[in-house]
Amino acid sequence: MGLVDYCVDNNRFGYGAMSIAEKVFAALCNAIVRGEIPAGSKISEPELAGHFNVSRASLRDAIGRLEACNLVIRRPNVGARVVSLSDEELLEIYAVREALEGMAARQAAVQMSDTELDELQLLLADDKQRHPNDINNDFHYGIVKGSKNNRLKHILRDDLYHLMCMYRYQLGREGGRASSAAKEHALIMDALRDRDGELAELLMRRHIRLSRQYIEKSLNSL
Amino acid sequence: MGLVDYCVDNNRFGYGAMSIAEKVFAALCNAIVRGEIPAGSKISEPELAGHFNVSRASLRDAIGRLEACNLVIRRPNVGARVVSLSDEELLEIYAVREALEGMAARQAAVQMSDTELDELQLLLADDKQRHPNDINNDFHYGIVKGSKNNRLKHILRDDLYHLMCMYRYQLGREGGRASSAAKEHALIMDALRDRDGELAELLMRRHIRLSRQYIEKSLNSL
DNA sequence: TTTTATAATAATGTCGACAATTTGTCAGGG
DNA sequence: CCCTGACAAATTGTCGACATTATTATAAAA
Repeated sequence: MGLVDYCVDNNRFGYGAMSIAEKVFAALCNAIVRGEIPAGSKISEPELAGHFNVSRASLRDAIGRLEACNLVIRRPNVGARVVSLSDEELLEIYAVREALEGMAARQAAVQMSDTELDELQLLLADDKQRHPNDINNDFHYGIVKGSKNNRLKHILRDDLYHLMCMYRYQLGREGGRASSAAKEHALIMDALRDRDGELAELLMRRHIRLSRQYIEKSLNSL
Repeated sequence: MGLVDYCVDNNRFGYGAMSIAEKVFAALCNAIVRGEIPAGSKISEPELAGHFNVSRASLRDAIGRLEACNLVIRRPNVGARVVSLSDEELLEIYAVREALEGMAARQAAVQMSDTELDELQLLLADDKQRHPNDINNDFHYGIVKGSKNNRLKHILRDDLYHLMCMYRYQLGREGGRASSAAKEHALIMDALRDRDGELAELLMRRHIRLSRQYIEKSLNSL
């Protein structure tokens, strides 16, 4: 998949007004999330600049964006490395998500319009998730959007989402939990329909907690 | 206050290993938070590069960091502007803080050592807050650190804290609430001492909610 | 007068080259 | 044999100049 392909695929950006740096960022972001650039590996500026046929300035710009969404860690005068989260750090993210997405669910129950709920339900229908890591096709992100809290949306999307996608790829997408997760999604959907914010939050928190526990179990059995 | 002064003052960075870009970032960050660069104003690369006597490359790097901590918004091919939050967006931040810092308080009640609690108490003592906007001298951030959740710490510090400082400056530091806020802090401190996470969360959430309501009232009376 | 097209201006985006710092290597001494 | 120090190689940081895009000013046409 080439540079441009990913960009049009990911409608976070409009096609026309994308700078080289943004394209490189999108490509690197994709490569890191998919594991093509392994966790912990070094990001060599000269090497990648040559690979993409861009200047180091553009590449450095892209690396800055990667750092902003927590996909790489930069050390001054040393360089950038792809993040490699410890088990504890992964669980920390789940703890944050529980608080944040629980809040989102509560707000969404009040804020979402009926048509928005319909769209969310549709999204739930093909929960096989043909585009598993497309943020626009994601039940959780739909609820976050539905909260109508832009700051919340921003934190989840730009600071946590890519990281989570990355580890979902690495850990094999928690395949064994797909069916139970779908059921939990359905229950949350019902609570939203009933405009029951309290229940929606409770169910969302439990849903994320169960995911975390599943991950925790998987990690322990390695 | 010169470029370097801020850097040693803010021990987020070590003095020696600070690149030019980091220094410019620190200076701009400080200037924006203090309102010396007004909200909504444009960030001119040539102008500021001349002002600081650095190249545009370094300045652009600094702007990228400002964008990462939400102090400026960048539009491709147009430039960066200092953020100017609407009333709603400001309240959104409080909503997020309520969820996040509430969680932090709950965890801190379990995770903090006795000596850490002592330090926090000391910090509470001179709550006149001689360095009101120094993150290291902040009761709230002390609790966030005490939660031992690095992801949480990172989100609060790098994504929200600067924004909040900025608006605390603009809105006059919610002066009328200083004494009641101090009392609420003391109550939270007690709950932490008792290792009562549930109560600590409840009190912290209420504390932030009261701050938000105070701000809300101030905004409505303008 | 208003609108539109065009040209001048100034900004951002990008590039290649140089400077400063870190890392790796190797010789010498303990 | 290990440790220390200096040297060499490679990488990151910084710079000035050029290319591209947006904005403004101008002028022509409706």
